[in-house]
Amino acid sequence: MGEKAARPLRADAERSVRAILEAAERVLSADPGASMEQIAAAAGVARTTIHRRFAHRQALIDALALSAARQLAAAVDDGRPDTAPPLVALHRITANVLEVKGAWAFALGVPADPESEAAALHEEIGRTCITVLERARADRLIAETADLLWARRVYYALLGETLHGNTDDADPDTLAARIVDTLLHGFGPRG
Amino acid sequence: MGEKAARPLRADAERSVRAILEAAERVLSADPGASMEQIAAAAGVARTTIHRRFAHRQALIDALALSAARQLAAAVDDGRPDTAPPLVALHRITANVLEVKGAWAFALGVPADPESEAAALHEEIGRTCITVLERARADRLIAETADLLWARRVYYALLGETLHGNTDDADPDTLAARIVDTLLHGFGPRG
DNA sequence: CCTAAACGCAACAGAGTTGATGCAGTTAAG
DNA sequence: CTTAACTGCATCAACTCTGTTGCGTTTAGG
Repeated sequence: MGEKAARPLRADAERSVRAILEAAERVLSADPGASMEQIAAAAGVARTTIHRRFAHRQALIDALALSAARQLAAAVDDGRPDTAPPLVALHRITANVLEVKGAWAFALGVPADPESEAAALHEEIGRTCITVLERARADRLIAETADLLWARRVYYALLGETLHGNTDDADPDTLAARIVDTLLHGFGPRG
Repeated sequence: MGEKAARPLRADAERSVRAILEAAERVLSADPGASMEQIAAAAGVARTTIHRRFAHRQALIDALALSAARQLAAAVDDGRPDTAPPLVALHRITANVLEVKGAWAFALGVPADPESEAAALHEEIGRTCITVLERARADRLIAETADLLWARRVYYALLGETLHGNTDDADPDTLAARIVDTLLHGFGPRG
């Protein structure tokens, strides 16, 4: 389910596909309504070349969303959500996700077709996130009474907000530390 | 600066303008690239009528953004940010803003021209927000060491996140309470 | 080296959007 | 009541975007 293994693309063709996807991310994140022409120009490619690989505009966007979802899933997995100590996992995952989400902001914001592989990946990532929060709660890092679904939404929002005002230190680890700290303690005085 | 007081519109014309602005919010929040035709249909008005009041598409969007910014500013002011006890002001402002932002999500998300009156309003709102946070800090509700600029961004993000998953209780006061609580304490165990 | 894949370029039709105009009918307001 | 404002409707030109096709050229890969 997903990509057809039809014929392995020639090396130069594969490079073109990558260039197109990366250009699409750049252009569409600046203007979601940008034309195929603009994307092609940014990719250093003729517009017809895009249509050769992606029949419809939507097909390009779907491919973009899928590619980004896979990278995000890999970033989460790299944080060892099931085995590392919860606080360590939380920090690593946060730093990883910040990098991926910074590079693929548009692609990850596309409303995914519920049937798509991308949607399935996002669902699994969401479940993994809850798992980490549960493990953190078991370690008394999170209150017993906390609403984990709300906690996850807040966590997502903190990630998104951190990426918007990007004139920061830009060190992913520093930013991740701030996110985790805010998530766990808020801004009240420490007791 | 802002609206021309040229001629007071006739009563029915003013109703049309309102209908157009409200329809534009509905339609554009669902699809930012929607056509004038769709907006006109949603407003129960001919497309040419829109063009009579708003020369360009951009003029309509600007007017929409300005209208929403004014309502938002009024919502903040209604919370008595300078005089009410910080916690009360924070709660009231949050509940007010939730309602306004829920009704004008698209209009408030439009990137405002730095020269525009809307941008000035948003800046002033931002300053007011910092003021409330400072007063909260003076009352020991917020840690001395807290970064208020980051706190404000988190506050904005919590507002936005609360509005996305709108299948909630929908009671603004309950939602506001959760936002303020999360902002001040996060999800860690209470001391 | 040789073939098939891949590319750029040019051109095309079809659809959709924008903004403007003229006109005839309706409605608010003095 | 009378006028001026307002509206709907039909129509127009100009533009943009999409998706497709054909052709000559370049390039990867066996």
